[in-house]
Amino acid sequence: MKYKEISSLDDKLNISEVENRCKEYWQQTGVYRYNPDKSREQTFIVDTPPPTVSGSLHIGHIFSYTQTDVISRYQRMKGKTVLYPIGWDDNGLPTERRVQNYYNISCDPTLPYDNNFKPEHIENNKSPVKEISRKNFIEACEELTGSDEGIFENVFKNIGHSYDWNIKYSTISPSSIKVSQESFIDLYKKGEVLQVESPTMWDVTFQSAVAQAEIEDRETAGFFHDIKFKIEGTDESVVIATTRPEFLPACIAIVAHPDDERYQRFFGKKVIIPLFGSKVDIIASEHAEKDKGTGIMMVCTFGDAADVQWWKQSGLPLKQIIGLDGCLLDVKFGQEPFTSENPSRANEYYQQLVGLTTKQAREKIVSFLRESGDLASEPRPITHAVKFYEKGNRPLEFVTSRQWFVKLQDKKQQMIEAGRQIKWKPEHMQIRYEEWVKGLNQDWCISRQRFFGVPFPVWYRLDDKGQPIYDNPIIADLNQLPVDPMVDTPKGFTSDMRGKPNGFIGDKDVMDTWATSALTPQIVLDKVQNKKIALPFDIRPQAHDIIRTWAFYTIAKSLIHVHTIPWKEVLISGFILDPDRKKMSKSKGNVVTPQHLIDSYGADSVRYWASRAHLGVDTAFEEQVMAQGKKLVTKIFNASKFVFQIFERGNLKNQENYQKYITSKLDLSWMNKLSQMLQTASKSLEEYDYASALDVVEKRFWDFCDNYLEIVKKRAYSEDSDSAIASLITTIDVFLKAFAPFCPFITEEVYQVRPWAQANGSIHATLWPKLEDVFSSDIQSSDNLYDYISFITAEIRKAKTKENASQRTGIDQITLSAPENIQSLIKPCLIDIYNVGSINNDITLKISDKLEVSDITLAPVA
RNA sequence: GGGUGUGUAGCUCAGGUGGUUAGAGCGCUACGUUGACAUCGUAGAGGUCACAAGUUCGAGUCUUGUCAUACCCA
Repeated sequence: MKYKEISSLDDKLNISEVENRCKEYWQQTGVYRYNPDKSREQTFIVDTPPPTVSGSLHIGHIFSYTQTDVISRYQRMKGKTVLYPIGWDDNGLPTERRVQNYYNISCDPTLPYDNNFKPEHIENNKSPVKEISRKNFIEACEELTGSDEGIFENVFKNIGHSYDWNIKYSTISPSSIKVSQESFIDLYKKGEVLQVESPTMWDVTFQSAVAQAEIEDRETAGFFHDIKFKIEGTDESVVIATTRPEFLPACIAIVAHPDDERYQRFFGKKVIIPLFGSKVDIIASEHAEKDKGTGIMMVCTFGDAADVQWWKQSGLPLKQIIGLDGCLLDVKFGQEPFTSENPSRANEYYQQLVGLTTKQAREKIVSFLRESGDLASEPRPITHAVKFYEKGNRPLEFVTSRQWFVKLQDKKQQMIEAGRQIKWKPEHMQIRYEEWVKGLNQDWCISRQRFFGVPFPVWYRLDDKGQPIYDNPIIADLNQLPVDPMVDTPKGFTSDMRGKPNGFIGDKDVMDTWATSALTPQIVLDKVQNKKIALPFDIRPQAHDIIRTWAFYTIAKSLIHVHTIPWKEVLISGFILDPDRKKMSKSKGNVVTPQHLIDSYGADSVRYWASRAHLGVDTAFEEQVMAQGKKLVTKIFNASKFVFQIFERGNLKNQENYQKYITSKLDLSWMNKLSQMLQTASKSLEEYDYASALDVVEKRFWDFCDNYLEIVKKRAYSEDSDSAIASLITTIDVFLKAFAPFCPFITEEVYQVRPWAQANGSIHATLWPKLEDVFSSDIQSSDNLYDYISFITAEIRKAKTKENASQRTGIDQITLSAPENIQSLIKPCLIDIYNVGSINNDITLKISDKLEVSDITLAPVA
């Protein structure tokens, strides 16, 4: 495909036209397509974390994903084929919430499918929420995520990311569901996943289990309530301070530290619970904290995580009073386990609590206690850490329910060792990972009580009364996948047996988002179907906030499935912070979106901004840097155009191997600078230190424009121009390639229309420049001649600036002092000094210890 | 309370293995308009490198402590 109709640079740089040409050209020619025929050694594999499409695409995404793109482009220019897929993370609660709000709908799984239902965006949510069937709801989710994906895809194309769009995936597509279900079945067969009825962190709003990784502590205002508990058979009582008095009916024991002298005489006795009259043991335990509250505490099922621990160790009964909706269940005192000395009084109190939220029940119980005189003092306000689901706004409760768990607690050591096998950049991120693994105290709950997600490939038999038999689930066959147990029928059954006695039901839950997105390597392998490649991949780029989720779960799954680490290296990018150095988030409203920045500065400039950041370092958002990038891009264009003009006037047209014409000592010395630059930049890029690479290339480029180009300009227009011209076009070729990973658009534009070489395909399919590209094989230079000439140039400029004279002003007199060896180096290049300084008369040369410029007399201004 | 970072010019950031007057861009000041570039160029001003001890002939760089700040966890 032809890149451009007229093969030359435009008079003025028009960035958006350049971008459109490039996008079209890259798409048509398939430059970024993965080549499955290459060996594993010749393949570079990136495990990109798929962005969540229901979230907002902000400048932070562009920041970190662009850094990955720079690395990938460099690897491609090193001759590798790059397996660089992109995907979208669709499933999970955030999507459901967005869909519910966007269409003002809600899922009622009992409703039948409505053929005629079409989801429509509702601007105001004042109209009543429309209830729709599970299938209609899932279709609505698919529709909205589909259009969200399109928006994301466009932005990524606009910024010039070199994904192979042929292997894009979404975590909720049939093929991803298949991979996730295969993963589940593998875990099941290996005994690594089990279904347990167990206390689980539960979000009462979304009515779903949540995993440890999704929980966050929030400082919340609350009260300490001092409650008197009477010791059975005495007149004494103890005072217990609690933040959750509503759990009084669910109290199963009280505990104090064995060394606590205040309570030692009570161990072995029982207390009577106020209002409800239950008798529970007073237990001594090392785990009680003497300094907390009154040093004696009540254990309830379940007020918090500590209660769960107590309960598991103690073998005491379960008194479940919180329902799935977070409201108090209807339980009766006077029967196990809700024993009472005075059941009718207990029930009189409790019946007033049934159906209340925990917060309402708390207030009510406090007023009961106040009336009954069991409140030792008025509640004391405190702030304390309360657990929330990260996307929820009501405190989590521990509710006993049936969930699937992946066993992780027994793999801590293995996971720590895996973390040590992986190279983390920056290194200290490995410690963060390790600390997280060490602190892990739950298995991974992967069940979610949602609709839009990967279904468990599981059915349950029903007994002759129609009750499910959970102990012996029916697991789908691998060749049935993907499967939806709510629609599909297990082998050996017919569809009419669904829900009937002796028939079956499907598992109605879906998997946790991470259960799927921790499988991106497997999803990619499934997509490309290439036996040459396997885990580990080369790199996993991501931000540090998801070390404990994305990185952690992916490592876990990789270990369980294939007993290896998923990637050789993890590259942790920093965050973009707002100008107040706060993390950007939708809820804070400080999110900066990328498209208008691409529009006003150009994609290359936004990429320049992203590429300047070092791995792992959080950076405040600074738009100025994009303006700086735009200056660089414009300069690349202008300098190239100038060299084009010089070339067109010179004698080197229709020649080849330009390097052999580079004979001037100064030009050779400049080539030496270029080759040093290439060595440094390559070394940095090999280490994924793109920022340092860009820095060295950019500095040398400005040096080229400000100094070298100025010094050789006149010679390039003279009779004896060959060396200068050859040097200039070699320089442009090197810079174009060195900038190509960072600024793919402008470099492509210039590369395609260079008058000294016919482009054969995209610059991004060419090889990174080698030393031979700078020096013809038999010529080398390692002197510092260029530095000396630059120094002299700067001294001459300073002298003119001091006189407030134009740089064009002529010089009548000038003395150059230098040691003999330097002088002999400089002598052949005096012509360049005469040129750059506009020197009219002979330079006076002197021998001295040090290179110096002195006795400058400017020509009188005409 | 635990873990991990960060604190360098007005702002945003660079500163391997400790070594002469600490760097860049933006901003600021003055001047210029030189064969591409005003989306330009040249020159300049600006820093007791958070603070305090210590190691050393020598510390922005190493050690310890203090303070501030960010993220993660409890």
